[in-house]
Formats: sequence, structure tokens, C-alpha cells
Amino acid sequence: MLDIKFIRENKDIVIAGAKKKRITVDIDALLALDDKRRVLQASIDEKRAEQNIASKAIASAKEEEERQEVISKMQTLKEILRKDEESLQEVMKEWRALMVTVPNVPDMSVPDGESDKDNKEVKKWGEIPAFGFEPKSHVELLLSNGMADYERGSKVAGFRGYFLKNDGARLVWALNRFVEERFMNKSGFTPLIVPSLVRREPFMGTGYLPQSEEDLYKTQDGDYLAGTAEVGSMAYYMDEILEKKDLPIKFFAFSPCFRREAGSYGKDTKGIFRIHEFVKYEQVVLCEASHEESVKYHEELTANSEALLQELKLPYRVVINCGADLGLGQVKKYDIEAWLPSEKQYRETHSSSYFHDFQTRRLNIRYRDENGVVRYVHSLNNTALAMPRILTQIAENYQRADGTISVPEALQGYMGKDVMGRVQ
RNA sequence: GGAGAGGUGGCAGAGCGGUCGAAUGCAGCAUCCUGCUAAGAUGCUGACCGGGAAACUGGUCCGAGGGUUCGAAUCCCUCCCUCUCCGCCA
Repeated sequence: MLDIKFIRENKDIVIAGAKKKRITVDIDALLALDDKRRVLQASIDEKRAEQNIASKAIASAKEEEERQEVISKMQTLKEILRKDEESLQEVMKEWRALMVTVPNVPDMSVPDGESDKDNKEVKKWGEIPAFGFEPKSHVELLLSNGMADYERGSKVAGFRGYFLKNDGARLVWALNRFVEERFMNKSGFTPLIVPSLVRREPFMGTGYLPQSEEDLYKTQDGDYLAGTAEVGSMAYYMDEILEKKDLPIKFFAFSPCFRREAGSYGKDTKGIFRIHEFVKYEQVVLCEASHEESVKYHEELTANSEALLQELKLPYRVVINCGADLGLGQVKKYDIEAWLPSEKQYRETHSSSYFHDFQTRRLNIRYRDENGVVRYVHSLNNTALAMPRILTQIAENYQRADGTISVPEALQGYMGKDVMGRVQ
């Protein structure tokens, strides 16, 4: 959520920002409503002031007659007040509904564009592997090596269901230890295991609701299943005031993730690239309210993820997401995409974004700065490692002519071997 | 699933129709005091919305929303949340 004062004073910037994100929002209607709101509020304040003075007069009145006179006067005022309050309530209902639809303003460096096709590549790392044979897709590789079972997966779990088996399961466990160890040694990150079953407020606060209700699983108790540990870890400090000396707060957060993938029925229907249920390690940062700080940590979080891919020796690129590919609250986002030989293209493994105070304003997470002024912290998040998606890139990039899969060097110690597969 | 208790400022905790934005304690800040530190003394210190260049000033906020009343932290209703005990259980 943006500050209404900011919207009022920077109307053109907000409109341009929404346009860049390809989000339709009627700022003029919002501002007209806001004018009404302010007029009504002022009028109510004035009447309340009158009431407060009268109230003291009633309490301290010495004579009953004088007392009754003020009371009857206040009875009339009460009626007028009630009408104003009713109008204000109506205005506020509309006002709030509009406010949650106003997107955050994207950074200057965000390219203009209509879809993820217009994302701008800013970095490439690694050699794309050259095979002396026709490379297989991860779908086939994981199946033929006994590492995944899709048929029984859908029998048991339905569409997009899967089992990971043998080296498929071992590889996930190896990756768990790999990523945990890397972050254990990184100073400043607090390890956190995060709830996936989360109440409505954290979803509102992080900006997933009300817009993306259809992407979320909902329980009969009205809770939702989170699609990322971002939701739970951001909300960890909801409604709290932090001290500046405690910032930045960095979480290395783990959670199971659930996504309905409602808008993508036709996409990636085979294998384990796009599934309803997975696990993810996420980096989450709360920092001081400064653009420079946000940018600094954004680069740091991105570099952390790149270091993992480099250690796994997976060729990847970094793109800046274009306006249309940004979420409501995001100011800027890098996607990191690792090479997928069967598709001859890079596919997303990480998503790194910052929000300024968009999320924390909704979540009401603040801190006291050096002057004792209370301000909203800034928030950021980026994937550390999502599984099993990364298996797709590992399997394909490390496949061998005989159909088995080499174990990336960085994982050999955790796997206890250097080749996976062929276990039926 | 059953039975109770409770939600008040950064924290703890009083208040239970008007003089309550709210005692008191802790924490924090400032000054004083003391070789240093600790301790002690005095004072200050909530958030939000609006007006004002500022000093300052009007309003709101005691889980949320309604209601009663001239007036609600206090009374009534609905909802949300937390805790305790019993049962069940990884």
C-alpha cells in the first residue's frame, strides 16, 4: 500500500507507474474520494471538539438547569454527527477498496514491456553444455533413472502430483544440506522455519490478497496455504516497532509451499517444473527505510543466489523483469534463470525483489530511527533454493550419454557418489 | 471435541460511565551527582489523521465491529485472537 499523501503529491508518478505495470487503476477517482474524506473528517473533528467541551461542562455543571440545557443541545449535535459519520463510513469503504489496488511505483531501471518476453537480460554466467548426443528432458531423465514417479504421483496427489524416489529424493536431501551449510556460514542470516498454514492478514500484508485469491489454497477455517515462506516470515514482525540497531533483519527461511497455478493450466504440465507442492528456502530482509539500503540488499540477495548456481556450475542469466511482469508491490525484480537444455532456454530458478515500504505499511512493521521517529521498514526477498525445481536443471545439464546423471561436484560429498540414476 | 480465563502504551500492569491518553513499575532519553563503570537524584518520553513556517493546536486510538448514553477503556451484542485444564495425537 502506498501512502495516500504520496499519491496526492505525486499523482503523475503513480499513474505512470501503474501504466508501466499494465495495471488499471483510477487515481483521479481515488483522489476525488480522498477530498471528500478529508472534508468529512474535518467536519467531524470540529463537532467532536464541541462535544468534548460540552461534555466537560456537563460534568462540572453546578446547577441542574444549566446541565439539562447543554445536554439537550448535544442531543441535536449528535444527530448531525451521526449523519456525517455514516457518510464518512461509506466513503472510507470505497477509499480502502481503491487503495489496495494502487500498485507500487517501479524503479527507473525497470524496462517497459508487455510480458516476461520483454524482460531484459543483464548478466550471463557459465558455458552452455554441448552434448555429443540429443539431450533428454528432465521429465524423461528423472523417470528413466528411477528418480521420480509421475504416474503414481497423480494417482495419489492428482494433477501435477509427483513422488521423488531413490536418487531423486537423495538429491533433494543433499541440496538441503548444501544450501543450509552455505547460509549457516553467512553472517547475519537467522535460520527460520516458517508456517505455511497462515491467516488472512499476512497475505493481505504481503500483497497476495485480495488480488490473487484464486492462486491460493484455502482451508475450511478460512486460513490459506502459503506459496512461499515470504508470507510467514514477513509477517513475523507484524504490528511491531523495531529498534534501528536491530536492522537489517535477515531471515534464511524454510517452508513447504503450495500453489494452485490457477492461471497456468496449459504450462509445464509434465515433470516437476511447475507443481502444486514443493519446498523452498527463502531469503527475507527488513532494512532501514532508504532506497540505497534497499538497492544494496537487493544486489546482495541476488549475489547470494548466483553464488549457489555458480557452485552447482549451472549456466544462468539474470534478467530485470519488465513493468508488466512485476507484482503489485514490487519496485524492481531480478529473475535468475538457469539453462534448460531440452528447451534450449533459460528457466526461472530464483526471483529477487524489493518493495520499499509497500508491504510493511500493510503489515504495520516499523522502527525507530536515530531521531526517535517511527518509520516503516523496507522489505525484500529472494529465493535461496527451491526444490525440486532445481532438479530439472541439474538433471538436464549433468546428463551423460548413457542416460545417467553426474552429481555436481559441490554435492558429491552429500550424495556420497558422483553419478546418479539407473536404479529402477 | 469439552470446560474455563483473558485481550489496556516499547514491556509489565492498574482503572471498570464524566476531571482517563490512561496510575504505577520497568525500559528509553536528557541533565545532575560520583576517579571510571555501576548505583542514585530530577525531568522528559505513545501512535495515527488534520491545521500551522514554527511554537503550538483540533481529532482519533484501551483486540475488531456494532449498540446504549449528552458522554464509553468502563455497560450490552457480534466477531476475531490468546492462554489454562481435560480428551485425542505426530
